[in-house]
Amino acid sequence: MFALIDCNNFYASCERMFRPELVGKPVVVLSNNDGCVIARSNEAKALGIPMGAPAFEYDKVFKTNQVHVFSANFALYGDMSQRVMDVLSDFSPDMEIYSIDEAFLKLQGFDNYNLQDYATKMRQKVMKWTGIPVCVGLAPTKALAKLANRIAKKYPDITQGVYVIDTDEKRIKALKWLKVEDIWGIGGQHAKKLNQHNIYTALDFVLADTQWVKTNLAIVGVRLQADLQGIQTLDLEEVQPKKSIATTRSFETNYTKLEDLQERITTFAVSCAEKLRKQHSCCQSLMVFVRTNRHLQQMPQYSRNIVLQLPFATNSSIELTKFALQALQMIFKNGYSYKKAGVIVQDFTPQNQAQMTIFENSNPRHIPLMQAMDKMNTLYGQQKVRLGIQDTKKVWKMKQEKLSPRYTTKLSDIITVNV
DNA sequence: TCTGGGGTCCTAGGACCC
DNA sequence: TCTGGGGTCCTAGGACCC
Repeated sequence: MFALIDCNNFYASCERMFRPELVGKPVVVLSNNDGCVIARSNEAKALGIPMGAPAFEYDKVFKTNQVHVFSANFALYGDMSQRVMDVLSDFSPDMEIYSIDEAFLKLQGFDNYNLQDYATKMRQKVMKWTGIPVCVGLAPTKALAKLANRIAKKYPDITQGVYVIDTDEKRIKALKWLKVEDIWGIGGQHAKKLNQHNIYTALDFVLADTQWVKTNLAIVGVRLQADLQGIQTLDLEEVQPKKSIATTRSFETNYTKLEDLQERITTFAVSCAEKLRKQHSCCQSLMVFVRTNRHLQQMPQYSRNIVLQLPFATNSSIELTKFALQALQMIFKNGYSYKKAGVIVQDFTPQNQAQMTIFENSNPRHIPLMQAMDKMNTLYGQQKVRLGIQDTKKVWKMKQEKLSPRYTTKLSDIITVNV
């Protein structure tokens, strides 16, 4: 059996954990730049605030309903996530952390356990040790565990946050209940196609002709179909080093000058380089993109990216910056208001197996230099040591008007208890 | 005025090889 | 009218996830 544990309204729950007076009140969390709604408490959902809603369009709704609005505080969410995962890891030796707020547990050799009770214990322990509410779905396959979790979330009063699919009868009933667009792995495009073929529920999907599914949804669809029949095709996945690393941002204001973008692109390249070094990889290609605000169609639009194949593999901030700025130079055009840009690195090789090339190589002296920079930045705070081209005085800031303290990761932000 | 960020996998088709 | 057969590798784009 697989268990899927999913935190309820995770970011909103993290904020509420340290503001208990907000329990039972509508809470939303906004994306970077306070742009879109990316998490909602149940009360906020009930007000009809959709996922991804632009915040400015809902200002009125927030005000009239006294919705508590937070800027995204990823330092807090990341740390809380780790605490939840630590608790869960006690419940099975086989665990896959699927996302910041979800984990699969494989329960092999648990035949003599009452899984309903076991899952209830998970919930209680996570709640007691971290303060985060979770729901648990149990089933013979991952796709069905996802479905079971959905039922647990949807009917908290009946399920008490735990639902087990362990008989064919329950499986059929669940499949009949689930809309095809809500199947894990079926998105909007596929759902549309399936609807046109008179497939509306997960049960319809399971019963659909496999050849047809293969033609229209490819092999992924076929696997999913089997998994939903209770035939295990998806297994826990090992943690893999990343295959691409991105740093991209929307800007609070528009940039028109090359120099402004150069500073941003440098910072993005440095950030990619730091992430690369963290996983001990070097990259051999790098992409830079810039774009104008696509929401303002009345403005002249421009969007371009360029991929550079690097002459050697590197994770040096200095070298990656040099290449990223070359790339920017090639795609930058005067006369546009830029709203978003980013750097994405790809084609990784392990750091310790860098291939020497005949003509040009990564500067070996950068290795100790980068180690020293990383060390200092860890010790004294991010970005304390920067490249000269990076912004030294004004320190580019994104809009974060409702940022909560970093309760669990910053000494000065720890809450005070008055006895 | 204001509209996020970061990933993965699969496939078709082109370029190339013998 | 007719112009082989069988591969591999790479890339762009589409779809999905949180």
